[in-house]
Amino acid sequence: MSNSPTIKDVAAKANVSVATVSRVLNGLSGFSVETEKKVREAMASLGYQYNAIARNLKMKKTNTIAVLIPRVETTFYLNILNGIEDAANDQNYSMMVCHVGISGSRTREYIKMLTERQVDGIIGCSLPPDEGIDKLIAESGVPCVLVSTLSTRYSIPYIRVDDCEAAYAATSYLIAKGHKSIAMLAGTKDDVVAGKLRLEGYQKALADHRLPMDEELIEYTGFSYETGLQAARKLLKSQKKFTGIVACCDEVAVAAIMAAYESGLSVPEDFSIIGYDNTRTAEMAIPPLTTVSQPLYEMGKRAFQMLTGLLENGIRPESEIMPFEIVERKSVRQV
Amino acid sequence: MSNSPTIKDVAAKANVSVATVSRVLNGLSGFSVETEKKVREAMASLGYQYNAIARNLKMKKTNTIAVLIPRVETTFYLNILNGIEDAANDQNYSMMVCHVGISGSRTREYIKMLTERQVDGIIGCSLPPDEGIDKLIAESGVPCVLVSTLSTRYSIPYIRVDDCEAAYAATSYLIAKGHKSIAMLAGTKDDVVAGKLRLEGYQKALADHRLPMDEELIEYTGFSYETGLQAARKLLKSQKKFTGIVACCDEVAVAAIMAAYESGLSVPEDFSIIGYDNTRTAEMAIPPLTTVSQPLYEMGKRAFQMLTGLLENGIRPESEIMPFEIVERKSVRQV
DNA sequence: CCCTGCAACGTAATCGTTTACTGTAATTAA
DNA sequence: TTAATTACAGTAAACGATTACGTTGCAGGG
Repeated sequence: MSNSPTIKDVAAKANVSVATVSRVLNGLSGFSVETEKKVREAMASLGYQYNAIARNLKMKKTNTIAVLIPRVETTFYLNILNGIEDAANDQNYSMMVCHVGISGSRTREYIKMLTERQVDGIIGCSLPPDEGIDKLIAESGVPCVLVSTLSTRYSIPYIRVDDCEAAYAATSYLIAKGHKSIAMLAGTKDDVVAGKLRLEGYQKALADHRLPMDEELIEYTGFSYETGLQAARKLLKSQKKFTGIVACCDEVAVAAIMAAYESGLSVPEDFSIIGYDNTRTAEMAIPPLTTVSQPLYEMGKRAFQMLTGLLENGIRPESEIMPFEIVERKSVRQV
Repeated sequence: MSNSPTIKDVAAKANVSVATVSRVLNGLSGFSVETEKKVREAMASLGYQYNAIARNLKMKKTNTIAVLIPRVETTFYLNILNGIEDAANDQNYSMMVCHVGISGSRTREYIKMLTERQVDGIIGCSLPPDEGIDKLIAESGVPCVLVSTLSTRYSIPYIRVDDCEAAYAATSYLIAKGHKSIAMLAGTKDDVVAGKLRLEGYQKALADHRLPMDEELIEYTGFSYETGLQAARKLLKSQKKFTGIVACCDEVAVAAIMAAYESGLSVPEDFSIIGYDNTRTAEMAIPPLTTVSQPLYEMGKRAFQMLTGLLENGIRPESEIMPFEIVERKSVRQV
């Protein structure tokens, strides 16, 4: 099997130099129409395939970015990925998806691999807080922007919604619907944004509306369906009274609905619940889930733009706070 | 900002040749322990970073594969991706995820980009049948294996379950539960495997059990929740009587449950339903969905192994049929 | 008629690796 | 003692592009 032809072969066949071939290939100036025709014919007749690796080496640029996500099981990242990919495609970038694991365990080796492969930039999605992933990224020197999270120690630009405010709004929504005893399925204590901030918003809303706060109505669930289900079962088995639940994410909210189903309760008749994220999971739940909507697709798109702004124009991106909204469906009732 | 150091710099600092540096870098033989120490110290003190692009160029191998998926919105691909990624990681491959669109519209440009970027291989997941994507792949010459689909015109190796048999089993399961009038939410007519074969399985099961087949109980739904919902509503609004539904995938099954919910019906009291795929969607549905389970994670893993077997040892992979099983949950009742 | 300027190319260095050849000294076998 | 082998290491040519710089020829101005 013969090797695939290079610009050298094309040049030979067309009786021009490699420089000229390169020039027509890249749409530069410096050749006549006849020359272009010759070159294009030579390319066609040889079945020439462009080799981007050689270009990458010479140009020290790969037009590739990596997206780091902790989990692939959840639909949460899909919209973000979608947004990133659409934007990347527009600008001729490729996207590598790196599943770094919920504990960030694979991150170290991934970052190493990515720097070796000379990716131009990294987008980190809601990275787990524990392992100092931000440190690894910062030290690698690869340009990065964060989505739906932030770094407390390093000034990596981020894009996210104000989680505290959003959780405040979600809680206030329940209160406005007449709920006075509201539980929270909180994520994890150590997750700075999705855990801590959302919990704070919940607590602040209760305080501002002069509702009592009961520590036993707060259950730490993680952000997955499985862990959420455990916690929700526990909450329901405790004899605590409540009429509303604020969940840290849609999956956990659905887990709570499932726990209700298991014990013969139903939503919103027996209790109301509001989710967070507005993923497809929320839409497909029964009953359809009222939830806080994050503009995930837009956030992904914007993150990519911030990154390329940095890469190609050297603009140090400003972090951005995106708007959220509450989408009303069927999981909350007026009491 | 100084350029990052290369093996040349390392060689200079350690007073050896680049060949030697390369040798210690790759763990080959041909150097003494003292030399190795010198080299490693030089690398450390310079903060040397390996450049994989240069290697890729020289070796004509990128250790990168691309995974083509039609949609990113669904959870169906997540398990497959997970399997592929785990296997890839083990063997030091990177994975690029390419969202080619449900109509395969972006495939042409993607294939071009991928060949330019010299990916070593492609894994195609349940590619849409219409656009001759298999043709594009075959013509590109990039080694490929297919997951959960097949190519009728080109002999691209595939790995999938026997969709006809699985749909037959699903339908038979309903029949065994006493259902005599069974509808099907079929995918699309032109999808060779997930559409046509599953429909055939359904029809064959009815025939073998001497149940009448009613064309009006077959509704073509596509494979998404949204299109499934439309079709399910239509089926429920028609005055056709049935007690069971075979769905072409979990998302469509959940859509049917939603349609039931909308019209005040409930599952499995008013009708039973069995899904297909056993994605997380099935597990999280209310009621939890009885469904045909495909070993998606394993299939992804296996697909990668087949691909590398081809790439690294030149073994032309044999297509494989994977086993399925029916996982019983709560969406089917005995009549 | 000479000089300038520009369009249209070609030459060759370069990007950072790998590795086929060599070369040398030390070790081993005979 | 000598020839053969081995361990250790260096030289330089690839890999397939890009591009700075140089060259040529010709049009037009003076």
